Amino acid sequence: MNYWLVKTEPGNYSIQNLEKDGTCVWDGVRNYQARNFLMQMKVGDTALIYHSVHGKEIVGQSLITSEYYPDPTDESKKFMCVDMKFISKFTKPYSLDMVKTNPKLSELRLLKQSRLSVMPVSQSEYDEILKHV
DNA sequence: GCCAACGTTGGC
DNA sequence: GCCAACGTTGGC
Repeated sequence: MNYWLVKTEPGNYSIQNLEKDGTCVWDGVRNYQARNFLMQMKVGDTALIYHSVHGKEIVGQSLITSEYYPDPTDESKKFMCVDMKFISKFTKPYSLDMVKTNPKLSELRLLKQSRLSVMPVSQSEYDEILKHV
């Protein structure tokens, strides 16, 4: 069981969209490091959903429901996607500012690699975030 | 294989 | 809207 954080621009696809859809294909990743993390995802893992640009907060979580497979939106056939299912939308989103000021979250890759869109999160970090949402 | 040029992301 | 950071592309 592993924990992840995935980023999305809510103008493109938001937690509200995922809540309404129930499930989605997490496609569109076009970065090798992010792809490599996607390829490590297993069915049953959970992912925090982060709204970048407009929001800058962790807004909910999803359940990974498939292993990786070729991203149908990628004509080069180099990139992968996974399926995921809505779990919850947080009543109190966990903001980027809260991440920055919480010493327990100082190692989150979100802070160090601001452009990485799929990243692993440790269980203790995941639990720390869930305590406050 | 290096690296300059370029494009994109995302915080501010 | 700006721009720093960073990933990718392509000429050499």
